[in-house]
Amino acid sequence: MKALFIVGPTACGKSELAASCARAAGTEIISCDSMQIYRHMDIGTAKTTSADLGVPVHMVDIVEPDREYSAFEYSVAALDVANSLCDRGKLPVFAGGTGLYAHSVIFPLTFGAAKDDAVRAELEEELKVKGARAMWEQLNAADPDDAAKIHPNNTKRLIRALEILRTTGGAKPKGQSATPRFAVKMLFLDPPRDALRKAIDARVEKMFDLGLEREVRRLVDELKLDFSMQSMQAIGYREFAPYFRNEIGLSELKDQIKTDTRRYAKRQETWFGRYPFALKVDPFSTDIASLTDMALDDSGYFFGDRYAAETK
RNA sequence: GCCUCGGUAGCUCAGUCGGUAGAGCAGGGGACUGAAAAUCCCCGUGUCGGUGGUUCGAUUCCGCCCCGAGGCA
Repeated sequence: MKALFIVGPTACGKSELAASCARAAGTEIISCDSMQIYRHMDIGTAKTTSADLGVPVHMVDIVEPDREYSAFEYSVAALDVANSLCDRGKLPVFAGGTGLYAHSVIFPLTFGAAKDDAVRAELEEELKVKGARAMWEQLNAADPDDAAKIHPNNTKRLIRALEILRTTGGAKPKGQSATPRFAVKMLFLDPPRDALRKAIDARVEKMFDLGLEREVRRLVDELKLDFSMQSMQAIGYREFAPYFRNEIGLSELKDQIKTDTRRYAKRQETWFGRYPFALKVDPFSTDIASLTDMALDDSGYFFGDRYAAETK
């Protein structure tokens, strides 16, 4: 089995390229995006659906925005889709910017115990009382290897690690993730910083023109979503909280969204830059037909053993 | 015209009882295994508005000038 990945920062043209590839190869797209999975969040997530692209797009609009979703759930469902495509003799084309989601599909991760809200709440309470340092010491006593990888200030990770510890009674499983589960070809769309910045600014302006404010208002007023929810932490949504409270104006709101998007794009670049098999291309100076040819070309696939050898 | 308060990092500002200065934000780099558009880590030399003076030494004190905000005429 083999699969194609089209990754990169927001606003770099992943969807368009994926659609072009899917059309040319007669296949379907599997989205790798942690926010486009939510229904009713279309404008702010720059969602592209089957109808927009003219090819089937999977893993989009799959849950209601009041639900929490996880990378684990994603990897199971996305892999399922990929397998069924392969069974029909089609090349799975993954496209998206959520690094962990793509990673969880490529590598067989061992996520550890399922989330436990009760334990998590308990740990959060404990964190408030005892402080991060004490919580870290707790982890360090039980699993020094894991503790060494988590900064004491990173309370989110800290709580997850302790959550696994408490629910399973044992240390976090040491996952092996060096070998991809199938042959993978990854096109990393990596535009120059200043060009990407312009594209991001333009995209945000366009979102407002399309009615982003109306969309967010509806999520809050009609769907009763709270800004503390996972879905509402999305860039382009969470920034509305101070705006609705009249603490900032429209231009400040837009600037904040642009800034947050830029910082996110940087993190995405860092994430995808880790893969030695990623093929970097500048999507802004290459036409889509050439990019499509490049993507669909049979070369550039990395197999497990080869990847393992190169990362040594 | 006079008086007062400001002028310090890209932005907002702190500070130096005279020994050439530091926070937040922005920006740059990095990490990432059931929250990942989340979360976290590392990176701070800038004619301290200009110019004279006092001083061993001025961004800091004094004079003048320029710019901004307010007040009085």
